[in-house]
Amino acid sequence: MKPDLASIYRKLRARYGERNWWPIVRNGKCEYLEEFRKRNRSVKEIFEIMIGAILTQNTSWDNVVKTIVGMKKLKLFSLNGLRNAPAGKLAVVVRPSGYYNQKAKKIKHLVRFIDSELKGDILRMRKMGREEAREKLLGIWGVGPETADSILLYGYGFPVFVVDAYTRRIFSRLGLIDDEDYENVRRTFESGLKNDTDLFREYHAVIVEHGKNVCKTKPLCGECVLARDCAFSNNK
DNA sequence: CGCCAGGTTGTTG
DNA sequence: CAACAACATGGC
Repeated sequence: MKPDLASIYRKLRARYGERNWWPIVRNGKCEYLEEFRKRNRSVKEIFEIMIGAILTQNTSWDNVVKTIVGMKKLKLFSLNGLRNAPAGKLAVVVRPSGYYNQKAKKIKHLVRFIDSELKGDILRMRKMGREEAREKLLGIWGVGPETADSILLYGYGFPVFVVDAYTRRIFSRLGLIDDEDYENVRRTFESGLKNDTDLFREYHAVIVEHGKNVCKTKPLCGECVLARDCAFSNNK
């Protein structure tokens, strides 16, 4: 009997608790605020999620925080600051996040997008439909499906399920997905769950927690709350 | 030292 | 269109 996505979530949620994603960097440290469940993110917060989502591409979050702190220090953490910044100066502060030339360029493209497509108004996307907003983001050079969906879900509050490397690893081990492409996995989750922003946010957050600490490349099946449900754990 | 980390783009058969 | 290379730093 295969476990369903909702029961997997209940177990992860029971184990890891409320995560209150996406983290916001204040005074050099990450904060996870419960209030984001009740209110919309501000322009500044959405901007921070956009930048963070690009910086964290295939990179650990700790390294991203270094860059965000550095950008704030250098007044590079705003549309205005970034517009005028030479790509080289930006690349230096992006360095700890890896792929620094690429990511500096991606950030520049993001800023150009906000200026031209959104007329400088980040909140403009909130008035669009989910699919329209998604297509817009995917049109930016450097923004692929996971980055776009992170921005949509955590920034704008659209109910979109974010699929990342942890999601693939955990759920393929469980035997609930195969080697499918991004859109396919996303559909599996979105059609298998209640269409709810808070649920999608918390679900993705506990997936990351579980993937980082337990269902790692070398999994710690002895510590896994899903072991009884897991094809991988039961076969090894 | 080698492996891995909250991907995306460009190139090639 | 699938497979593969390139992009790169920091932590363990």
